[in-house]
Formats: sequence, structure tokens, C-alpha cells
Amino acid sequence: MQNTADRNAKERCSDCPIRHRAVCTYCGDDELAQLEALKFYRNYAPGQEIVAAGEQSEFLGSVVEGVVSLSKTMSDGRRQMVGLMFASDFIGRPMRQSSPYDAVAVTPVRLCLFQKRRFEALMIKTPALEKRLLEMMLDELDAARDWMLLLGRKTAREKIATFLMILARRAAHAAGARAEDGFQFELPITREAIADYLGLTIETVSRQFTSLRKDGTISMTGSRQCRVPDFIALLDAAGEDSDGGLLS
Amino acid sequence: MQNTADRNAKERCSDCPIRHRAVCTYCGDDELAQLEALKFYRNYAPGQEIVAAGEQSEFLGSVVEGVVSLSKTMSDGRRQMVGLMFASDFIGRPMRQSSPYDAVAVTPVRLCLFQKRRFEALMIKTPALEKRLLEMMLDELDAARDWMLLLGRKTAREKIATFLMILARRAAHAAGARAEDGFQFELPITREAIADYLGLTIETVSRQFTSLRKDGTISMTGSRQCRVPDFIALLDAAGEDSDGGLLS
DNA sequence: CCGCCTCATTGACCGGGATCAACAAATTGT
DNA sequence: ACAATTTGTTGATCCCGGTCAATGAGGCGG
Repeated sequence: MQNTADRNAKERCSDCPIRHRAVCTYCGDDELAQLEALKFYRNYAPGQEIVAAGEQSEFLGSVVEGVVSLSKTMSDGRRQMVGLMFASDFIGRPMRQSSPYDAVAVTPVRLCLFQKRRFEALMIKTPALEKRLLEMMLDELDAARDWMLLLGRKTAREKIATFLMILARRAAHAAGARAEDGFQFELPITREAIADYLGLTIETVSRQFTSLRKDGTISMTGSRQCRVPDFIALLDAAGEDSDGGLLS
Repeated sequence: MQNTADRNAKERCSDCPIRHRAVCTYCGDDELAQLEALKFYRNYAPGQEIVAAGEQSEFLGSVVEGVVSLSKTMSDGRRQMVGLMFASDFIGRPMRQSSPYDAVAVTPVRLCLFQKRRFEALMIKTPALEKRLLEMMLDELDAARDWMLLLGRKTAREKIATFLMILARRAAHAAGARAEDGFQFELPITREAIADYLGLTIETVSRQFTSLRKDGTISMTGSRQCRVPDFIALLDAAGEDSDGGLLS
């Protein structure tokens, strides 16, 4: 739980792996310097809580590496994940007191953080920051609404296939390749987390994996490595139009 | 289909019913004047399409009155509503080519519109506009994520109760009252639209209304007028914590 | 007034996914 | 190395909500 390790390690923003995708994307050198003066890093171990629902959070910032889950829990324990955040995604809520959901590190996570007040103050003077943040929130909103279609209308099989499709695209994109046949990638989260994400139970998740394996849509080595021999078949299983938007 | 009626009727922004809630909320007099020069009104009849998914949309703006649904449709016809927009809500996507979902007028609707290019140009010069838009998008994102919990984890009964709870609060708020016992309101959409919103079928929606009526959680006159004799009971049926956040 | 349409309700039946339970496999601690 | 724990798979059974089908209730034009 060395979550304060590296707090003072001042890496250069200009060398940052998410420099051109994160909230700072549109910042010029001078604006970047101001961010650089405010930022600090913090690391989280898998399973570690970043903020709890309802808690006042002092900080906000970007995921530099790792995966963070955002989830809501009902009083009787039912849980729904409402977002999976990867490198460059923004965590925290400017102009809001507290977070309405739990944020938890799923893998080892490294965040680039700012004190909320300072960040907000800077944002007022920095249109580049505000513009990018608005853009990112619009993307999040689109993703959330896509997920609403999945949760409300897709079958268990389609849900799993859609999830794998998204991971395959992410992995392919990160590798600079196309999401073409034969691409291999790792599942970043447990079956339980997948179930929470897709609005299913672990048992159903497991059964659908088995089913997709049996009919050859995917193949797996271990329970975390997944390969897609035929991407179109996966799209099809996901209930997506297999025309056009292959890599949209 | 007189959707161009009133296009040139220039009502004063200062008299606008949504002046203090819409995207223009933070605008000063001078900024408001600039918006006033660009704006125009357009009316839509119930059922009329405002923009289709994938279509290039020239315009964006605010709902002045009426209710607009945003929905996604799968190729086999399954449909999921992803948002219900009321007066003061913002429609359209700055910095985006096309809308990823259908927007349809549910009731008679009046929009206050701007040409997209002009609005975007103005937004760059007007932090008040951008700030308010960011705020509104954050609210939309919260609402979308709440809806994800509903779609993924709530039972049919809880879904209906949650929907009614939200409408009751809206109506109470609009009337300047509290969402207390005995409050009455109208359902703005058909059973089919409710089903699309909640990820159910019309039959299940109908059955749950009947069930809530039978056990006295609600009472109805006709199929569109709903009364809540005991708001706590409704909260309870919705699966919400009945402590604290009564009117959050 | 009647026929037609849309919207809503109700019933009978079925099936996908949840639940309960047992077990296997991987990971961790000592 | 071995027990303990976590994570994943599989089977048996149940039930909520979907599907199919019939009927009711308004609204509207002729």
C-alpha cells in the first residue's frame, strides 16, 4: 500500500505517455508548465480504493497507467460498474463536491493528480484545458449511452462479445495495428468485475465465455488471454452491424 | 408539420422561461445579445424526428418546452432510450459531426436553435457558455450512469418506481413544492416509450403499473395521471435508500 | 353512429439468466 | 511444500420478464 510512493518524482510532462491524449492535450508549453508545477503522482495497488461514493475528494487527474473502475452499489449490495477508465482518462469531478460512485484500482494504477481547487482555478484561465475536458466528457457520455443500450437490450452472449470487441479494438489501437483477425489481448479484470460491468452474474459470464470458446468465436489460453480468430464473427455475436464501422 | 412556424418570432431572451437554467445561464447581457442575434425557434409535433442517428446535424440548441427522447436502435429493431430531455436541456453535439442517436419529439416541442458553426465560434469567445455546457454535460453523465445502474441491476418493479419517482420530483420541483405525499403529475410518454426507456416490454410495464396500483403505492386516473400517496413507499419500491437524499 | 386506429391491459406459456451448490484451478501465506 | 484463500467452471433448478395472443378503451374522421 505504498500509495504515496513517487509523489515527488517529477517526471517531465513533455515525456509523458499520455501527453497527447489526456486533459492536457491542447495545452501549449506555458500552460503545460503551470500544470507541471501543480501535478503530483500517486500509485495504487489492485483493489485499492481511490475515492468512495459520497466522499469529498480533494483531488482529480488523469490515469497514467493501469485500469480504474467506477461503480455504484445499492444498499442491498447489488453493484453496477458505470465506467472502466484506462490510460489518459480523466478521474474526478470539477465543480462538484463529491463523487457519486466508487473509484477503485483494478490493476496497479498510476495517477497524475492535481488539487481540485488549484485545477479549477487554472481551468478558468485556460480555455485549452476546459475545451479538452468538455470533449472528453462528451466522449464519456457517448460511451455511457452505448452501454445503456448494452445493459437494457443485449443478451448475455452479446454483452460478452461486445466487451471483448471493445478490448480487442483497444489493444489493437494501442499496438498501432488494426483490430484484425488473430489479434490477441489480455482481459484486464476478473470475471466478477466483468459481471458487474455487463449487468450479469459471474456464472453467466463464465458460461458465455465457454460457449464462445466452444463455437470458435474466441480462443483462450488461461482465463485471461483471449484471441479472436475472426473479428467479423465477434462483431456478429455482439449484435453490431458488421458493415462499415469496423474501427470507428 | 409546421416545423418552421415561429422561426422568425424573436422573443426576448430576457423573458425566456429557461433563461436561468439553459446553456445561457451564465451569460451576461452582452453575451446574451450575441446569442439573441443567432437564435431562432422551431416547433415539432409529437412523433416528429428532430435528428436521425448518423445524420449530419446543422443545428443545436435548447429545449424551450416539451419533451424530447434520445434513443438508439439495433439493426434488428431492439431499441433503447438513452435520454429524456425536458425544458432547458441541451440538444446536439458541439465539436461532433453527427449524432449517434435519434432525437424525436415526444410531446409538442419548441426548440431554441443555433447554427452549429456559429454557436461553436461563439463558444470559443464565451467562457460562460462553455462552462455551463460542461456543467450540463457532467449532469447528463451522472444521469446516464444512474440509468446504467437501473438498467443493469434493478427489477422491473424497481425500474417503474424509479421512473415515477423522478417524474414526481420533477413535477414537484416545477411547481415549487416538495415531492411530498399526495403529489400528482402526468406521465409525458406512452407505455411503449417507458418500456424503451427502462429496458422492458410494454406488457411488463403495464403489469407493474397494475401491481403498484393494487398495493396502493400509486393511484391513477386514466392511464396518464399518476398520484403518489406515500413518497417514502415509492422510494422503497424503487430500491433507493430512503434516508437523507429525499430531494437530492 | 360506426369502423378504424392507436394505446393499454390481461392471460397463458416459455426460456434466458439468476440462484444454489459443488468442484477445479490458480494464487498467497507460512 | 502445503493449507488457505481467491478466482473460475460446471451442473441442477427456479423464476422474472419476454413472447404470443386476445380483449378493452379512447380518439377521430366520415
